[in-house]
Amino acid sequence: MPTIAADPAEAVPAPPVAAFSPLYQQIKALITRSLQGGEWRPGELIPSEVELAARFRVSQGTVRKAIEALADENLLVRRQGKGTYVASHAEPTTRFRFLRLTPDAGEAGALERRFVDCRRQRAAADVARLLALKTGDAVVQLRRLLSFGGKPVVLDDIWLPGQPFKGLTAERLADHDGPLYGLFESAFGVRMIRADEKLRAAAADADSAALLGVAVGAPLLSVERLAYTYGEQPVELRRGLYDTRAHHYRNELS
Amino acid sequence: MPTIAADPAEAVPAPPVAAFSPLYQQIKALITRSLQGGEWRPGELIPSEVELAARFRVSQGTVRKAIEALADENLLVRRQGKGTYVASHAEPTTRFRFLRLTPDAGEAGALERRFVDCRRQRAAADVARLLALKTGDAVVQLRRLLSFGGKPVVLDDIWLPGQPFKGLTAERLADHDGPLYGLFESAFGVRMIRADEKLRAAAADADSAALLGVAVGAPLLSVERLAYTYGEQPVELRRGLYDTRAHHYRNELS
DNA sequence: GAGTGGTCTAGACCACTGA
DNA sequence: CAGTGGTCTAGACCACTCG
Repeated sequence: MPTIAADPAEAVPAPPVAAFSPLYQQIKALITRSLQGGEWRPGELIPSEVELAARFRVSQGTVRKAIEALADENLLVRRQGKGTYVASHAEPTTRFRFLRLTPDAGEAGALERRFVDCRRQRAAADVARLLALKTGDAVVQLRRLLSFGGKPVVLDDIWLPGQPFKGLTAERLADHDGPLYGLFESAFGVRMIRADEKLRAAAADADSAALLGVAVGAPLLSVERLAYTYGEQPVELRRGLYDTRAHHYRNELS
Repeated sequence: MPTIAADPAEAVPAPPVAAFSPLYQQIKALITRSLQGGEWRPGELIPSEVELAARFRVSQGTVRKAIEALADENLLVRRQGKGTYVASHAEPTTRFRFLRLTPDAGEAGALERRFVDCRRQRAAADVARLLALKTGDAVVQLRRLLSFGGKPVVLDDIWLPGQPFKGLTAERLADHDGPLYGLFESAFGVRMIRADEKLRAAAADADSAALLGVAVGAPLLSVERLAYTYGEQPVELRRGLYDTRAHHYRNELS
């Protein structure tokens, strides 16, 4: 049993059993909190290294290491001579970070997004579990067709938690141009940080076959994505069917 | 027109148009060369930071930055208190770095590798192009079946350039235990650094269906992998068919 | 030219490993 | 305990951007 010191001033400090955390990781956590709290918004410039060093009372090198870690995780973007920016899904450079489908040959034709459906409903058990909700909680479901150069290639079913995406409607989607994640961050303050995907081969059912213009039973690439925002919180479930006759899913192993 | 100095000693030094290369990147290149040349072999300990700093006449911090970059690329592994090791595909921790197939539920059953075929032949045009060879050059072709818990799940066709893999035979493969890339690095001095994969959905043909125990026409995940060694040199082409009825290909987007 | 991030150094101290 | 990598600091200088 631990001894209790009579005088609080003499209390034995808690031994650092496994509680060692480097300064730069603490700074990293503080910066992340400011990002999450909206102190600096996507696309904006954050304070310079020297300013942050003064603010946190640490050396510039420590701030630098924290920022470098966040840049590695694609939360920040550093630009020499200019400053450090909050990453945004609206930027042209980051736009295809999450879309891994590429034409087998040549340039990608113009990308077109068509929303087939948008409805609010109650979460089924599997959807709720993945989104860390309770069965029956409100969710928004979207169905979307992605076309390259006029040809439909991807059919996505998307589920979003009802709460942060309260005002999401078909009009809102139709008005918006550009990547969905850009809309999510600008209109709903939800920033997608990372995602896990599970890929399988599947046979097209009648519905998917009609929308994608393939034969019933044709092989399709099935992609289930769970996307996370800050703090490993899941905020989007996506089930996609890809027509891979003229496109492929590219991946780099390292 | 540039002026030519009469005295060579007075020659104007070439302006650093775009030729700036940080010291730590030069050190990184030197370390890479030693790795490539076999000065330190996979699994071995490389010299300490202070030793390398003395050897290259730079500060420890510069060496550290070079090593950190190489560790990020999975060429080196740092272990506090012990030292820095050359990464190896034989290590249990790195063994599944390139195999992204995971069972949908539960633990992966025992992995079993069975080689169906191993032959030397002349490269077809497409294989030659991908491996940076000439059509008709010698290649080794392997056909391999991967089973989890006794059930066949992956059928791989593998092409290797004839040159570095001269002594590769069916016996050699049968004798070896563990990942193929472990054999490649220990027996042939070829270390796989990274790989590009292209994923598609395909229908099983008679051959594949029989080997994988699925129906003809069943959807399979098709994975074409091109693996590279040092200097972005392609050294393996792999065409795999995955049965994804009880397994999936996992990927993380970030 | 002023301000930004990028590189390089030198030195101190900390955490971890193994003899 | 000595040796390793890991953290933190302070300061100098370089490369890039923009007004």
